[in-house]
Amino acid sequence: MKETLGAASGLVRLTFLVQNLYSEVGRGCDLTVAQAQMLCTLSDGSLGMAELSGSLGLERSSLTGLVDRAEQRGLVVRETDPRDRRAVNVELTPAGTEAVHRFHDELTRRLDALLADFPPTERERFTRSLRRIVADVPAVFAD
Amino acid sequence: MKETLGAASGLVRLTFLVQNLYSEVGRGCDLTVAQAQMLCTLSDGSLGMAELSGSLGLERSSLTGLVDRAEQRGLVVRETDPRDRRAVNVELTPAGTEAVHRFHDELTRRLDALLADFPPTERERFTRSLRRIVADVPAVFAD
DNA sequence: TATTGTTATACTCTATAACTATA
DNA sequence: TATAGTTATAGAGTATAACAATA
Repeated sequence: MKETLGAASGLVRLTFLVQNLYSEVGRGCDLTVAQAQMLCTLSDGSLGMAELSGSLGLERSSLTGLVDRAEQRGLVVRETDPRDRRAVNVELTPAGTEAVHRFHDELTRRLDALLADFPPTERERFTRSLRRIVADVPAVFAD
Repeated sequence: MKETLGAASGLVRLTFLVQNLYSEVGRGCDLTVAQAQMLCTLSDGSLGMAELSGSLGLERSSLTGLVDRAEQRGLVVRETDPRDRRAVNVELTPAGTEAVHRFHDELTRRLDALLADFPPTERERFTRSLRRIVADVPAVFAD
């Protein structure tokens, strides 16, 4: 155990911190972590089951249950594609849209607060480094 | 959707990235995420159930099952405290110690690689900012 | 009475394998 | 045959509430 934290430890602790905020804000919006991630992914428009499972990194069979539960709760709807009757599109309901907006706004507020005490230069540098690291990560959470 | 990523989005995506690495490295060591977190927390020494559940942010009843499964797999053992016969100490077995070392080393390697292309000054600045953000986060992963 | 930990129960999340319907 | 999605099944993880044993 060194006296100062290395980059790897810092990254793990930051992840622990952000995850806790994520699930706490989710709980406040009555959303599980998996539901919040799914709704955020659907924010930019409806997706087929295969696309959605790819974005979320889940098996299609796992997604079936996730969509089932979200549909029962009125957050999303399934719509069959008239051009390919095997395909299903998942899209946000008005209630789902409202929930994801509340979630997004509150989480953004709480995350920005983590950097609130940073001098502007340090905050800008940190954000730029972040962008550089996550350049290739899928957009599970957008501005 | 802005053209450039804000700090909040960057933090969420970084978390997504680190979580994926964490579970991937865990899978390589035959550890679930929850198990890896528990073993890392026990790296510095044995803890009682109450302390351990506090560090991990779990209910004590949830921890019971987590410890049960890890004990069945030979990663930890329960030892009763002779001075307080209600209390149970959880500690790593040799196999648990070996597993957590492999996990820790591999994860550190993979996380450090994320910053490998950074110029030294940027890497040092980023790490310093990280330290500042996570100063109060429990030590679920140490150097 | 307060604290430590477990049990009982229920739900979410996830995966693998087998299946149905459509292309 | 190949693809889109679901069903069946199993196991991990988590919480709440009720409980047992000890302090």
